[in-house]
Amino acid sequence: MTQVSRTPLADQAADLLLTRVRAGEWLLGGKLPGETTLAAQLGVGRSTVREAIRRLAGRGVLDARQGSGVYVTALDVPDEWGDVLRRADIVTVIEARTAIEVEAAMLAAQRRTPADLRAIRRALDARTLPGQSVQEHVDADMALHRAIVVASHNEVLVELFDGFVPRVRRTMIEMLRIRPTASERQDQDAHAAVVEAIAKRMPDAAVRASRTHLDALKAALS
Amino acid sequence: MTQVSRTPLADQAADLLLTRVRAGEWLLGGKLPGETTLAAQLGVGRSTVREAIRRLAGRGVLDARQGSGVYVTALDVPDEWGDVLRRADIVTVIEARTAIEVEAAMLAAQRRTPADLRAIRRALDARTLPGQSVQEHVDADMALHRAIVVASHNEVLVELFDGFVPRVRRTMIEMLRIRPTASERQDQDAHAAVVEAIAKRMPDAAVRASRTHLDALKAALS
DNA sequence: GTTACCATAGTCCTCAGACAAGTTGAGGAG
DNA sequence: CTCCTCAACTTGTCTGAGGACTATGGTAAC
Repeated sequence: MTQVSRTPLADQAADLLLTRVRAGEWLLGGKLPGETTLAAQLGVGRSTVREAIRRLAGRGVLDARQGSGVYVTALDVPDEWGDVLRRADIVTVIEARTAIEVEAAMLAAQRRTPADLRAIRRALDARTLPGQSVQEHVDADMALHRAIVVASHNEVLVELFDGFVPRVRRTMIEMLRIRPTASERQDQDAHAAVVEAIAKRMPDAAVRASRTHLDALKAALS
Repeated sequence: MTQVSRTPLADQAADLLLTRVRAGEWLLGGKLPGETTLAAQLGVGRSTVREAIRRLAGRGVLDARQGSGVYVTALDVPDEWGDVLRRADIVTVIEARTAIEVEAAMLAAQRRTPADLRAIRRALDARTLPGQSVQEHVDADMALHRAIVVASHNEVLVELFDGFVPRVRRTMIEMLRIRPTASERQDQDAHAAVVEAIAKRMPDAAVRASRTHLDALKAALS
């Protein structure tokens, strides 16, 4: 499900350059054509080419030296974790997220401290504050989910979850913009169910509530 | 004093912005001031600010959205994945691995192809070949688990699992050297149960068998 | 009251041109 | 031959101008 995504020219140019670098068009340490030449080749303005180069420079692929040229500093970018997620279908990401969160909910129900529970409850309330923009609502939602993962007291799970946040956040905002929340009330109830199970230290109930909620999300995105 | 300001203004601006982001000047998901405002603050031109933003976008810290603004997508460059796992307690890693594998087993039971099943069965048999060294046995074990994850047909889960392999493999080998497998027969049965559930397309049974097996492993390592 | 539409301001995106600053290599002076 | 100068080329920076998109608020119709 590839949604219409208006990718900026500079980003397209960056992707194009990266593929050419990976294809070995310029050797490691080799020099790219001048900015003006590249601009003509790609059919974009020089500033756009410069931004594309900057983007790749930020990832460690290219290095621009004033007066000299632009050089290739790395042929193969270590499969950046963010890239994998960016390329992946959102449904695939949600499934992986489900794996993390269901386990986290179970552990949270076993290990949560009173302080964890307070933080979770506070995040739950923040989800329904009036006068929120779409973005704020999504951020509040992510904060609640994160609080639950934190309560699992497993740093690896937290790290994994944090890796998902940018990708999921983007998609959620896009989706809610196109099709505003169908049943916010139902959504809040689903979240409350997870929180209650954690509060009452009921791991199985937490697993069920969490999975139900995330399966619904997955269905909405399919 | 500095000899010359060899670093381009755009790179200096990028570093400055990253510092301010890390300092928490803008919250995660927060919006930065407009390009013109930032240019005035930093005392550089607009295009320079744009290049700085591009650079940070390439690193996954910022995200520019046309018509809306520039947003913070990560407070810090994500820690190198391997480092996190190397530092983490092995039990913590096993818990995360449980999250991945239980979900993968469920999906595999739904989606496995005949070819997947053949590969899984082959890996299961390879676990018990006679005359294996400890290392070979562990590798065969990991291969089986990986085949199951692959059968989930979820590339993100596979990527996550592969990230775990080195850390888990090392610990397993150490453990088996110190205290040779107490009940290899029981272990093989546990694996067979998971495989059978996947073969018969029974997701719930796959979940139960997988969790039981991994909980036992966790207990053995605690 | 609710919804749909529209206008508007604010934002990022792209381009073009100009000049500054740095690097390189060729060719001349010694 | 060595060293110096200089011209050509490259990236760095700034400015100005539109274009495209987003978010917000008001207005009218239902």
